[in-house]
Amino acid sequence: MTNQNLAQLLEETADLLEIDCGDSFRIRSYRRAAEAVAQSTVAIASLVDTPEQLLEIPGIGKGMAANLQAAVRDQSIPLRDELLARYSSRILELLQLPGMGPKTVRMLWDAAQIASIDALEAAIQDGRLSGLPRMGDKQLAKLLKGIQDYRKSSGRFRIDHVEAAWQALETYLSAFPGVERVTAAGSLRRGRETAGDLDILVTGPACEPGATAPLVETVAQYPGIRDLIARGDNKISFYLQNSLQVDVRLLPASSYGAALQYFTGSKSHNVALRQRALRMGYTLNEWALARVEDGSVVAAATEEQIYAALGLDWIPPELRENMGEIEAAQAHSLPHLITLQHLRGDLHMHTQATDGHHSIEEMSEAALARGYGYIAITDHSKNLAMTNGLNEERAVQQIARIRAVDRSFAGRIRVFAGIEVDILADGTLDLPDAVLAQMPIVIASVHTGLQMPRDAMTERVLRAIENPCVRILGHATGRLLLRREPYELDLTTVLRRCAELGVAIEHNAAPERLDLCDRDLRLALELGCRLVINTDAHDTRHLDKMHFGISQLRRAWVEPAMVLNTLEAEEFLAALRPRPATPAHNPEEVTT
DNA sequence: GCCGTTTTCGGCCCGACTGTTTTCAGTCG
Repeated sequence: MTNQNLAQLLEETADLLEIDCGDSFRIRSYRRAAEAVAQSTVAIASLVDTPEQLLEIPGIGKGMAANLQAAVRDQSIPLRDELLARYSSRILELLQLPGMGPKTVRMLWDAAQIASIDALEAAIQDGRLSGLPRMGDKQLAKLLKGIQDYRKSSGRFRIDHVEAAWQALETYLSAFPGVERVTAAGSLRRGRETAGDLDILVTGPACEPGATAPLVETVAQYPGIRDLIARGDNKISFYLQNSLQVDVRLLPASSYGAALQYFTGSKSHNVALRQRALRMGYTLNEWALARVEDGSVVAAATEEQIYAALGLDWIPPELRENMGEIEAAQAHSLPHLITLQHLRGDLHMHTQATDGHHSIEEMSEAALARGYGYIAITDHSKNLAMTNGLNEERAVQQIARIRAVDRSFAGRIRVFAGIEVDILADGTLDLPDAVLAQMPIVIASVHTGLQMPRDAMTERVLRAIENPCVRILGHATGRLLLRREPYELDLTTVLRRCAELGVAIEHNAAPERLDLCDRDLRLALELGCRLVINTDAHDTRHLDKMHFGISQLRRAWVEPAMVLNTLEAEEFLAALRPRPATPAHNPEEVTT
């Protein structure tokens, strides 16, 4: 049982307690414990036999320790089971709908015994909910739309969750004698935001025809398997505990390239490639590129050989969408895509001053260890009260602390003062310009009122970016992936104005916050926007999420020159929108 | 349910926004 699984059980217990109208402080303590478990760097499951170690974790007391022991032993928590039995095993799915919180779930249960999304949909269509409190036409329409959106996104998994499953399986498979290479194919290799399943290719002596039985048996014994779907000589499929389907394929080294190409996809890329092969007198499948007339193999061992035999440069997996990459590969004009190594700074992170988990020093050290030349500390502003957002006074104190840390690193890494300032409903910011003007990195983001009509939201953001203190627009599209309530605005108008003003567009790299899809990124570049890519890290480990965002940029054909934080510190600052003149001009302070 | 103590109870982040509430409850971050 992983920390993530344990944290989820605690979260679900908290959700159920909330539906059950339990004590709010008890609920909060379950959420705190879930957070502590998720944050822990040691495997909690390995500590359950030594409760004194569990009790050392802040937020874990006697009761939670017992819960964790039960969870590891029985895969559940007694209180959770009890509440699920009292209501319905599916009642928690209702909380996934936008605008649906515990109070409403409870009201629906009391009024009509509704305890699943299907039941809710039926009840709305029957008109059984009319007349219930807070269930007007608008609310019902919103719920129906939410149900549609939920059905669309369910069945797909966020890419970081898939990657976590992949890393565990890679470790497991690589340890088997006779396994030489373990590679992820499919959506994970192409850097998509989500994946429907996980494709894994394995090659080495243990995968040669006739020799696969011991390895197949070992795969079938993988501890994370919930249900085995199929088990053959060179393919084994199963569901993990979280219902993610995994396909493991064992391949002879001679076919590895062909299989990797085939299982990486995308479907439309492969169709186009096979058509091209046919025109050249070849046939392409998961075993080899071969001549049609006699079946003789032209290329199979590596992807490079296959693409070369088709008269193409090797195409990076992220580009394989049949969106012009085949033509570009033929003309030797594929883009030189951005990589993680091009990045010199990460400009959006939170600390203990608001809702982050580490100090300014710890975030700086972590960034230094990852090879960055500069970062910005950008905690929340006061409007995000729940995060203990900074008011005027605390913001000014925070600037002083950041500058002190910057000096203490003596140039090994630059630490810029910044803030993620909230855009209010009327487009003003929740901190005065006098404070904002003291910080080189001001990211303006919308956090509240996400249901605002499209025109009003557009006006709101347009007004915010007119403020000369704003140098970066954060969460620019509100297309928060697989999240509830994406907000809508006229993105073209906003991006065009950002380009005119020199306001950079932030691409948020964290998979749970991916703001810009491929199309949005291409639009931003077409309109002449400058991009920055940030992790929005709330702890040091979040800094490692950068590669997810880099994949997004690569999928949009982004080259390093299009992204401002590939520049060195001084050039980066100079490339941002010019800062408003500050009365007390101190050259040293202006850049720190 | 956790925590800390000026220890064994009393405190435990809060403000903006929405819809339908005719004065505010529920959701969200």
